[in-house]
Amino acid sequence: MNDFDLGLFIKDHRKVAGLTQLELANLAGVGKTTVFDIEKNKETVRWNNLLAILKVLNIEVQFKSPIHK
Amino acid sequence: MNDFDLGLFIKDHRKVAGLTQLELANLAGVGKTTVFDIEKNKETVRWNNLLAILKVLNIEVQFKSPIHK
DNA sequence: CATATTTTACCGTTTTAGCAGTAAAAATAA
DNA sequence: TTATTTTTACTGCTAAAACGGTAAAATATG
Repeated sequence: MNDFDLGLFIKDHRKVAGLTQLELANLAGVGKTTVFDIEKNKETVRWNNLLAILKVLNIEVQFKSPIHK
Repeated sequence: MNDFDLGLFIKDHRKVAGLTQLELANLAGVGKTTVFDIEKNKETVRWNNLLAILKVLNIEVQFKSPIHK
C-alpha cells in the first residue's frame, strides 16, 4: 500500500521553503520542467535530478528492508 | 555525511535473493546494464528503473525531513 | 587444476529525458 | 475588479540513458 505522494511531499517542502518551481530548479541545477514533472509524480526522471531537488529541500532518503542491514 | 552505499546495499540484497544481475534485470523489467550501473552507484539512471529493482528486492524507500513526519 | 558462471567493460543503435522557449490557465496580490 | 506571479502545458532539439551484443576479467564450482 504505497499511497505516499512524493510529488506532493516535495511540493509542500518547496512551499515551506518559500520557493517557486523555477527557483527550486535553479538551486538544484535542473530545468523547470524537471521540477514540474517530479511534483507530478513522473517517475521517468533521473535519479540524480531527484536527489538534487531533495538535497535543496533538506529531505533525506532512507532505504529499508526486512533484512535490516 | 552520505556514506550510505546504495549500490552495495542493492547488490547485497540481490545476493541474498540468489539472483544474478541478469535475473534481477529481467524480473525488474530493465536491461542488465541498468542493474550493473545502479550497483556501481551511477546516479544518472531513471527513478522508475531504480524503483523497479528496489521492488523486486523488497526494499522500501522512505523520505524524511525536519518538518512533517 | 579446469571450466562453468558471473561480473565487468565497451560498443553501436534506439529511445527519451532534459532543456529553453512560449503561451495559456490558475493562483495570488494590489 | 485588475495586475502580477506562478503553475501548467506543449513544442522541437539535443545530449545521453537504456538497451542488447559481445568479450574479457573475475569469481565460483567440480
